[in-house]
Amino acid sequence: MESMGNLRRTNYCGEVSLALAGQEMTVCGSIARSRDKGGIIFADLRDTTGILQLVFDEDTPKEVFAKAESLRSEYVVIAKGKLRERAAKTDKIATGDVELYVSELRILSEAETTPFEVRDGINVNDELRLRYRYLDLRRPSMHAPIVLRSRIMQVIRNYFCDNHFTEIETPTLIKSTPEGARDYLVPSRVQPGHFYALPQSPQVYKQILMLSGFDRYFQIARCYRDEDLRADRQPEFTQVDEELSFVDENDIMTINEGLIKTLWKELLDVEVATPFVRLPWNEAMGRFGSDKPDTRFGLEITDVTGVFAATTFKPFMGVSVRAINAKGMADKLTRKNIDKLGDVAKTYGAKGLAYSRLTADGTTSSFEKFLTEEEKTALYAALNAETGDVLLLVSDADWVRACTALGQVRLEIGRKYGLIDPDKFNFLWVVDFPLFEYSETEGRWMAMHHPFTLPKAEDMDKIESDPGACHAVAYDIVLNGVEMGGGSMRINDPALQDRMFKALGFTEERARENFGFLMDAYRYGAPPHGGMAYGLDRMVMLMLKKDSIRDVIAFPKVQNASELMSGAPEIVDPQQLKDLKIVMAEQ
RNA sequence: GGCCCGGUAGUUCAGUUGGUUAGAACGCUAGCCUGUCACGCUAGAGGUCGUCAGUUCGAGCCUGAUUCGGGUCGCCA
Repeated sequence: MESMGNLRRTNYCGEVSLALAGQEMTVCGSIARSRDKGGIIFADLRDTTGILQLVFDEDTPKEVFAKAESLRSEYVVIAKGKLRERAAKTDKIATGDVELYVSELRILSEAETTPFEVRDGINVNDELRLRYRYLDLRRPSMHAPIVLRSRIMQVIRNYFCDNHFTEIETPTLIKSTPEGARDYLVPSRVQPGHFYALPQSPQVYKQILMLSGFDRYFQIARCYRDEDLRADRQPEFTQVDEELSFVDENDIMTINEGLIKTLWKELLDVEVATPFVRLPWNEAMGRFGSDKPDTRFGLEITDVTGVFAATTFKPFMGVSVRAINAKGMADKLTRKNIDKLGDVAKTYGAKGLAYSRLTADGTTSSFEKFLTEEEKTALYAALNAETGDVLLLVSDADWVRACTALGQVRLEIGRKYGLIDPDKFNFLWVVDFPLFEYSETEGRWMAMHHPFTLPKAEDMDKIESDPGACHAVAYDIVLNGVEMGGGSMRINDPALQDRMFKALGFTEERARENFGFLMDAYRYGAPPHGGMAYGLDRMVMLMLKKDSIRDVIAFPKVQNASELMSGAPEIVDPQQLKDLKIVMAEQ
């Protein structure tokens, strides 16, 4: 091992080009690969910006050439030399026109053989990659998203700061609140038996900031939810959080369309057309069977309940019936494939998937034999059914469940049969969400968004009498079938907030206990305000077209919420528990 | 908590009905090679088949449990 001595970097590997040929320069990084041809040695040097080829030959000083022969993958070096045009160019790397003819080389650190090859195009299991995350992150395809994520955050900061927003940090040791996801708890040492929660979002604080006169706030905030993981869900994640005063929902959506436009232009050089489509929740559920519809392909759902108003076919009697016509897909959707779609429907709560395959050889159907001729004709007319089509139907007493199951079938068909154009960015707003949803487990109405969401003006008189029919001034921003963010206008009238808490089944004592400080705050003058929050990890994932959220997080957690490199969470020293007055229950 | 998939050289995988000494590619080590860029050629090293128990004359293969990882439903205001 050597020291850098008086050598210092003058250039980054990925930033040199033919224009700099002839210049003396010093670069540093890791050896990605070396090719020793005997009399000439090539070594690919990798730094955070890219790769540059180093060359050594018979005219290289002898001791430098000897060092070059000893280079192995991942050795860390600093090299000085003259940049020159290559004799043999390549377009495989950005700097393929040039190479550094090295006159001075220092090996700053040697490296053991790595557990997997540090290069793109490898296929290594996730566990190993995460255990050696620092090696994984050296690979250009894993490295680049993390760098781009930093640029995304910078563009976001600039956009908000240019629009009179103030960036404010809110606490991460906070009071646990009952609604919503399970909290991560942090015990207090100085108050035994008392616990902080880690925030699921800065919700309460950002509303308080509006009451503090900051007018417009944003924060790139770490948030925590103690729930099970998914490919697009981590227990610890980052929100781009914002709140604005003296605005309505249209102002907020417009400002955020501007943010999206700026991000996509500056980072992807993509022109995003605004304003985005605004789809009421009822329509999104009815047409796409999802509150985050993927509109990159058709296969929309049709309500055919009316067709079966007088039917004697039991599964369709007195329930909602919804259908998809998979146009011209009879040859692809074989009996076997339809069965698989049926499994998808059942996973999402449907009792089954009724089908008709209209082939040139005749129709095979799971249900048509139970229909009258009139019903069949009416169904075909409603779905514009022709030879070559496949009709897929789900019935359920709950129209939302019928649509949800069919919506998942729709997505499965879209994905499996290549109906989705991966180059599209389809943005839309889903608006007018239900204010409440009924929880079977809790046996009461719950806030669909959160308890501070402003009800739509026309629903004010139904909050107590018909909560299921109330809609909220709430909106989600959806991209390609993924919920990228969401928000709402907030209640700024203390009397209305009291009504909401009552409707949600809070006693006055419990409301005071949980949100007393917030209720008090709204007594001293509250501007109209609202806001939203993005899942930054998802946003980056969508911008880079990655399948997993882990690819855009430097140190992600795995399915059991542990972090494989460090081994967290870990059993702690008994003394630490003693200090906290915590006794473990019998397992 | 439920369901599905996976664990065999350092890595990615193959492994026949349960039968001798478990293979390949890449990587690694050594040698050769002056225009490579997934360099090439030659030789070599490298395995408690995730773990435990069971069935069997005999288990990488069958059974059970367990563990680790992935996907998903529930859950995620």
